[in-house]
Amino acid sequence: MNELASFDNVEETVVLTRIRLDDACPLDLDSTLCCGQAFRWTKHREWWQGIVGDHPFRIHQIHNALEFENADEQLVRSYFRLEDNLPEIFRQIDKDPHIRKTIHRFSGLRILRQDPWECLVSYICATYKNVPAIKLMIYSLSAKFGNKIRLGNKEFYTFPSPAALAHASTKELANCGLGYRARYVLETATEICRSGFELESLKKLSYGKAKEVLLGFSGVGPKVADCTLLFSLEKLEAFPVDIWIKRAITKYYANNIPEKTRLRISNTTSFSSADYKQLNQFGREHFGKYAGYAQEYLYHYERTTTQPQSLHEHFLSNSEDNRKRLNQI
DNA sequence: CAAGTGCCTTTATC
DNA sequence: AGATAAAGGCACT
Repeated sequence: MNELASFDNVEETVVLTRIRLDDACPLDLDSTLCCGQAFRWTKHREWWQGIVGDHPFRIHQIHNALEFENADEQLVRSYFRLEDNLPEIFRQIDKDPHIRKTIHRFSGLRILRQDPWECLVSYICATYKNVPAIKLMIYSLSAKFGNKIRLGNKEFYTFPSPAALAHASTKELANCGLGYRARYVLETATEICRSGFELESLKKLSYGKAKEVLLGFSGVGPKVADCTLLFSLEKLEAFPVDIWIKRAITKYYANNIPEKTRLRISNTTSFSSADYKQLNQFGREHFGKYAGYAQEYLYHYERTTTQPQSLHEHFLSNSEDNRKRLNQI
């Protein structure tokens, strides 16, 4: 009786934790959560709220302090990669005036340490979609196939397991906004389920070997593989090349790639796998073992300086819109 | 407001 | 090998 009562009490209590950030090793929470690497976060006034694994929590930054509710400090430190030595990483990737400009603009943007399965499926879904649409897809998948978790008066959904997605129908997945990607997600989930393959085990392999394995899954090309390796499998040397990075390279690094390649891709929206290899190789060779960080700074700079401000504001807080649309699913 | 373009690409086909 | 087309629908102009 007493135990039950006290347990209930614990459930209702908001545990607030505050940690001080090292002045020399910055974090920019806003840039980190709105730059399009993770799709489960929304901002409400000053607070970001989201779910990591089966832990929903909210978090905000006050200068050099991080304040969060209902999350272990260890979880937060790990998810935001607070152990990454940013000054050292900046020293490594600071190879030219343009990357230096992006570093000064967004200093504190960090790569997140996401769950490999959620990350893989997210980026299979992300192909040829924009960020707001991706967020909607991932929310829909979670709401339909994940577990509901209540926190205060809010509801969160865990990302569905391989089994949960493997048992879905193509049509159900397509209805979550996946369209033709539904087949890829279903095939990949079925394969992971059948083989019992542990994506975590890829952390032990080299970048090249791990990438090879990922490329074997349905709907996974070089771009999706690189994103999964960078954002969830500890391969900070991965350098995903999407349309924005392609534009950044042709604009600021025209002399670093073959003339032929530059001319072929400079006025097209898509590019071949041979071209992907060229651009990917440039990034990895030019920026070195933390090329992934360079990629994320280039990507965020390109999007925030090219796109209208209204769009940027939009995906800082679009959860209310999502909720309305999702009622129709 | 309708129509058009673009989207953190992959796969299938030739 | 290398080029090309198709894909399903949302976001934005």
